[in-house]
Amino acid sequence: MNRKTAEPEAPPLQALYQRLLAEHGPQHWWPAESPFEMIVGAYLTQNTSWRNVELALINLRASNKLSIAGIRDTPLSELEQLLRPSGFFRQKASGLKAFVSMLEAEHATDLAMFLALPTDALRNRLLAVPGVGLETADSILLYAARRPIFVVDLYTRRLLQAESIYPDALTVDYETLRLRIESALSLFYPDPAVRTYVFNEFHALIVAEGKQFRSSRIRA
DNA sequence: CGCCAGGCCGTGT
DNA sequence: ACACGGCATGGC
Repeated sequence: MNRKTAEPEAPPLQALYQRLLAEHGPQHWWPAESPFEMIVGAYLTQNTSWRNVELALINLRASNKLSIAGIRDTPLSELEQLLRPSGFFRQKASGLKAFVSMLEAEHATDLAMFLALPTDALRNRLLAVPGVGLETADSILLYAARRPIFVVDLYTRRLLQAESIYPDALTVDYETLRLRIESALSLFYPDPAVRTYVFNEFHALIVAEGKQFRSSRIRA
């Protein structure tokens, strides 16, 4: 009993986080100028490269439509054309309009008030909006509403599988994996505010690592 | 040229 | 509950 009892080894997840942080540095996500832009980005990046998302965001900005009123007042067919570069533009255009309609119906377009709802209620409202699934909802919860919710994406699954941290990471359902990660990290980061910060950086770092891994494989 | 990107949803078993 | 196919553009 004379070794390491007072200072346990860093658990695998925390060790991975530290390693990614050392390798890539702080990411300071989300790359958006406002909560609403963040939400639009979350919709547009569904199964889509960020480069293509930026092309659509540029279109919205150029026509002064990257706002609640802008999305609401633009005819669907016109919005679709602006979103075209981001792919799946019909689903994304109607999804964004549905989100804005929900805001208007329930909160008089007051996004800050919507984002101030209790976490569980907010998550359920988000999931009820067409085009918002588990990952998009959790991205909004973490990056726009600043809640300690861990975002699970395909990069997360591949990395946790490759690192042998969760060998079934590619196949377990979303909620199981999310709750596993959250409870494991909660032990090391009991303060919710700290946890929100760590989840924020961790997800961004995982994406950075995933992109780098992909481009290095293509060159090889 | 083919593959895939920070998923979601409707349908069929 | 889970598997599968469709949705769409742009870069490598």
